[in-house]
Amino acid sequence: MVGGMTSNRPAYRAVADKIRAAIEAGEYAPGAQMPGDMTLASQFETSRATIGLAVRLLLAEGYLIKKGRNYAVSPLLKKILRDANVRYRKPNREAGPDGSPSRGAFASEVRALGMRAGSDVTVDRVVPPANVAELLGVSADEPSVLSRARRMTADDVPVQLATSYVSGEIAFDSALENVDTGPGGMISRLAEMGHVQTEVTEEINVRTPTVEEIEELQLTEDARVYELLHVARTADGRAVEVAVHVMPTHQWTLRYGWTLDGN
Amino acid sequence: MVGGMTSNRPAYRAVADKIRAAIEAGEYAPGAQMPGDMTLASQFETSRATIGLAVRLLLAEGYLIKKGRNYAVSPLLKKILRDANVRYRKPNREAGPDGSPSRGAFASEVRALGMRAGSDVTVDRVVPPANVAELLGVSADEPSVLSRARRMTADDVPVQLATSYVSGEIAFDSALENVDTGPGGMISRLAEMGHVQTEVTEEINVRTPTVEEIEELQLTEDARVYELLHVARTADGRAVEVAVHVMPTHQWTLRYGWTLDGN
DNA sequence: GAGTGGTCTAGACCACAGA
DNA sequence: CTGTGGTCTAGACCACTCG
Repeated sequence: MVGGMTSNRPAYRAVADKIRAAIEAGEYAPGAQMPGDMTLASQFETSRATIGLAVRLLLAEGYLIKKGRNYAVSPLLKKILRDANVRYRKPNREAGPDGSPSRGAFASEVRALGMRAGSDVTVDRVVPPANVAELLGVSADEPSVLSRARRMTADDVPVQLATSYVSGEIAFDSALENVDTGPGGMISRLAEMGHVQTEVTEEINVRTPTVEEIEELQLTEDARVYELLHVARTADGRAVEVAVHVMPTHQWTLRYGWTLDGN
Repeated sequence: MVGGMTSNRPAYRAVADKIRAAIEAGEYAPGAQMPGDMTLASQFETSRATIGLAVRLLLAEGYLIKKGRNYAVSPLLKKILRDANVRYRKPNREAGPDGSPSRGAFASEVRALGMRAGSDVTVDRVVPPANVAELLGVSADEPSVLSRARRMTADDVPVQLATSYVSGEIAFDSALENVDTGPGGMISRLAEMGHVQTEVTEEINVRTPTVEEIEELQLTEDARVYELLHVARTADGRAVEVAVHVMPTHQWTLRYGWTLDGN
């Protein structure tokens, strides 16, 4: 048949459906190499271009990843649960002695899946993004904030980029410039310096990843990421810490919980 | 040139970038018809297939929508803010006299953008989805729950599908079976019946839409939706109401906020 | 250097919407 | 019935990875 289509389900979607089902059924082990394009093309009796489209869908959905010159089944098919309640409200036992969130929180989120958590930190004085500058009330034209950029992995698969920003007035030449912020993390250090966080807001958007994120999180341009804007304020309403978390949507579930006391 | 590529940025992405930029710059008005494929193909000096790929991206991202046999610029380029704090904690003035959430909440979210909110409700006794059945502790094999399915629009653009489930033991032959649940909505009716909600959990995932959602929300298969699972519990920990909200990710921003009192 | 995936063109066909 | 978008094939080229 030259061109044309008879079924209502496009061929490339049908192929994607079959491969997806095979992955979910465990016929391809997580992390395993996939057959080449031409092998698949003959298997599904279609052209290589059609296979390419099907694969593109599966890459975007996170079922497949690129591995060297071929593709492979994603080693992380389960989702990591990020529970804001556990992170920021209940004492988190797995963390430091005083119930530190941030670092210990991610580790236990990943450990809950039986995986190994990893993380890199880069501390630097930077020019803040416009929205961060406005929230913190600092200049967006000069290196006015301290940034702590973390890249987190689960079993060596990158799963999150998180960057915290604190005004230079507070953070420069303080313990926050150390790579290791010690027990309790930034929140405790800020509290010791008189900036006790009392109000937290998180705003969630979903967008396509930037070129940097594609590289650092090993994504495709068709993938989607959560952009989570975390803002912590002191009792007087001033934002003391702003963090931007970027996470592939197919790797994460977000959870929030609260109590209705009276209302 | 027959086939091949020299630049690192694929032609179809470059085309998509230009059209996206033109839309954001307001060169095409929201809701306006787009030129046809072949017009665009000659404008960008490329083939029709390449235009098709570019358009597919923009449809997935929500910049374009299908309109009859052509496509058009989306009439809803701004995002609606869903603030859980306003919905479920602070008294919501725009709603009923008692601070009812649900219905009034959506209306004010949309009104904040200067748009007109609309909504349809379908009440029915149904067989619950497996996860809902488990949460409510009812059978998943028979019509054991009351479902209230709402389809919400902003200026006639569909923006959300929300289905609430309550166990039949509670809801059958009660005021909850009325299309209009009266002042305060379901939450107040449930409270009057002795089921006062005290704990709320919301769990967020992002996925591709189902075929029904594609139709009802006028989406493409490449689009993404939030699936928000809302669970309300009474003081004894029993789930009394479970709601599933499905929203295109490109139309919504989600916000949560809380207080750190002591900890 | 050989092979693989990623993309492009040209041409063709079908479903479906509107006149 | 006509035109438009949506998809498919075949063939071709390039960048990149691996050996």
